[in-house]
Amino acid sequence: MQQAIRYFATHGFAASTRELAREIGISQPLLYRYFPSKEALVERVFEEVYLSPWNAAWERQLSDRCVPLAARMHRFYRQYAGVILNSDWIRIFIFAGLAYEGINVRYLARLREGVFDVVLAELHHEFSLAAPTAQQREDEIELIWGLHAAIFYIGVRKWIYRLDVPEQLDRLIAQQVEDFLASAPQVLRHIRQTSLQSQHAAGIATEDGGLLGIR
Amino acid sequence: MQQAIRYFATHGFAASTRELAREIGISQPLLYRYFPSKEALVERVFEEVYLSPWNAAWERQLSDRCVPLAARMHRFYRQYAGVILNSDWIRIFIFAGLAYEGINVRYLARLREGVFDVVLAELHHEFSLAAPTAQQREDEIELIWGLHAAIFYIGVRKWIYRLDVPEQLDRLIAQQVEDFLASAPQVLRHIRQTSLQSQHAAGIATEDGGLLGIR
DNA sequence: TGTTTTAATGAGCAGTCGATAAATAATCGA
DNA sequence: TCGATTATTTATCGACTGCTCATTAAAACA
Repeated sequence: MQQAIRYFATHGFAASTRELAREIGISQPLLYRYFPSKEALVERVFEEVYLSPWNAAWERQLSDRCVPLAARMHRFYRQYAGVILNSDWIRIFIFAGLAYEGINVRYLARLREGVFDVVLAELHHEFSLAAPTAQQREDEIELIWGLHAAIFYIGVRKWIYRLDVPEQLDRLIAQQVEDFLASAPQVLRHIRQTSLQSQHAAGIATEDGGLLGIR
Repeated sequence: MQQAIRYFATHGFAASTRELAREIGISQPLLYRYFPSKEALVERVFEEVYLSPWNAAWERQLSDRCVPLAARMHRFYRQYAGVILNSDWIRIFIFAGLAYEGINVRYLARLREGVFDVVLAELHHEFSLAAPTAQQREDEIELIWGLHAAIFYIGVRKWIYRLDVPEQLDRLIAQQVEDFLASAPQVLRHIRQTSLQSQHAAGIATEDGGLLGIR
């Protein structure tokens, strides 16, 4: 399984079972003794990469108000980044998204429930905000998507694009979380103030005007 | 070319030339009259998708200080999002990153020079900041990467993961740019203050402590 | 010891791939 | 209308694909 994960992460799921067997050092038909089909093997790879390293304690940790929110956020995102920011995880996640629709959706649904919703609830509590309207809630979830995008994209830059990224990933993650927390209160307030107006403003946004007026 | 772009964006570059020819409504060998190989056809797809829609005026617009920075930023990111936030662009960019290394690097090098560096210079001017150290500059570039990640990831969510995203993309982009600009001054100041300390702090960051202390 | 189960292999199937060659159809200037 | 050029298709090649099968080697069991 280790070599299969590495192999598919490197060459994609269209790569041949013969070459995989060659790298492992076994004959190709032997794969079919343990897996009924290539697709079953691929499914097993998904399980190994996404289900196993998921920490069930994260949700509990994130909502444990005995600990300051900043500390909880930093702790979680350091751990979470430690799980997803590696070549196998990032590449397989992207490969899966392109070829096997549904895998990512399942994963992201769990991320949404177990992380996004929890983080947002804690932010509401931290900054004493009332329950949001549907539109406000959507905007606020986008705010959290932005943080996750920034972290995930570090991995994309490094292992998909093969670009140089800062060496100290822990430090980079910490900075992203800090920036997020530092800007969160005013951004959240801003969302509460403008969500109704800008819904209308977006409708009349023109080439140069529109949204700029509301800043 | 239009149908080839759509085809490869949908099925990936491993998809067959036969199926492509069938969709176009021609025989498969006819493709080889106009392109010496499949790879040449793919190269042409890249050109069509990435080189053509790039607006050479963006760099000039971004650095035109006759216009307020916020207006320049909003205008650019609305236009830029209009170019990249579509199924073909996003999916081909990801497919290319996985299969044809180098394509994305070339594109991102131009993005770095023509956009990131320009935006950063304008931010320095806007907030009257001195020239950054190498470490500070790296941190500040990461800040801009974060904004681009947030925008790009909207496309990934929609056309790679097939998740629902907010309908009003223009409004979403505008909000991301607003959040960025609203938090930029304090985040930039924060980077100037902590870049030297946190370089050390990251080195001694432990399971729970370390970086949190400096907040 | 002999018997049964498990592990593993080489050969090979039907099908698909990119690419080529030869044959046919369409077009066009004279 | 003709010859020549171009456009397009049919037929085909060798390499490769996931997968199966008969067979053998090794291990476990009696």
